[in-house]
Amino acid sequence: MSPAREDLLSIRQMCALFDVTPRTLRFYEAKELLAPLRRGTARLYGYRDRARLKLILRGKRFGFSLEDIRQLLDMYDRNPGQQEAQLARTYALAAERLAQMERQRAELDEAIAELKAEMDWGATALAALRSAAAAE
Amino acid sequence: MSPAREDLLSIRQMCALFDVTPRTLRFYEAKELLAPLRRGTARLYGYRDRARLKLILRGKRFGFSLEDIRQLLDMYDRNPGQQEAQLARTYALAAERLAQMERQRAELDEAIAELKAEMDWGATALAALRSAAAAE
DNA sequence: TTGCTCCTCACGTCACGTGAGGTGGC
DNA sequence: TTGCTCCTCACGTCACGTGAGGTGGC
Repeated sequence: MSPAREDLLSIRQMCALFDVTPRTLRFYEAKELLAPLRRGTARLYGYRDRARLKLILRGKRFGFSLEDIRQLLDMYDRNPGQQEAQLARTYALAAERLAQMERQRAELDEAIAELKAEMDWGATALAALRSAAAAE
Repeated sequence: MSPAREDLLSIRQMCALFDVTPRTLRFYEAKELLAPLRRGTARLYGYRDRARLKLILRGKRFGFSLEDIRQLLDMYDRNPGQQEAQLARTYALAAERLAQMERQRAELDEAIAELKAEMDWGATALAALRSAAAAE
């Protein structure tokens, strides 16, 4: 059910396809990440918009800010030469992000272990309170 | 170097002790999570404030919102009886949070794997571009 | 008098959510 | 005419950051 390359999608269709809200698509447009066509005032999203949105959502999963994403997209967009320099720059940014994500995972792992320990403690305390109440 | 129980700390001392900014402490106060004494207009943080802040920062690591934390703190604060019911309630909230944190970790793991795969791809492409350039 | 630390507004940030109020084409 | 979908403001949210401008005690 994915649209053909030349299809133009309404905002609702885009939302269904990418699981986002209309507000999100308008927001990305205001931030100059998307630039759909217009029929009157209504937005029409083409192949290019779909490709960009796919990249935007990928970037977000990696934890890039919308501003970072905009700059990356613009870089590839504006000068179609310089493949090597662009790729190297992207790679460096990705490496930074990866390091941050791994730090974040370490923190999350610690927090999970800590919370589990607290919960074990709480379960024990709760059992003690309950058996004390039952013994009355 | 931890303060004695009866010590009263200035806002700067609190910041150093807990690694937070003055803005953060004032913000928590505005949200009714802390209630330091005043000497004139200056804030003085006592043992109770330090204990609460410790719990607040713990709660944040677990991903609770400040509003959630405020409610938990108030619950334990306002009715010193009902230990069992309070503990059970806290346990249930913790279990919910734990589940969310584990979902979050799964997403993070996936994103990390995805980004690594992209980077491998990029490294290969970059090497190809460079050897092509060298061959000219 | 000069610094230092403290204070209170109050606007800015990030990525949207959420109405309010209005238009266009079937 | 009635719905439906679309639109544009514009304020709200969350957890603070960041000046601006001013006070108090050593």
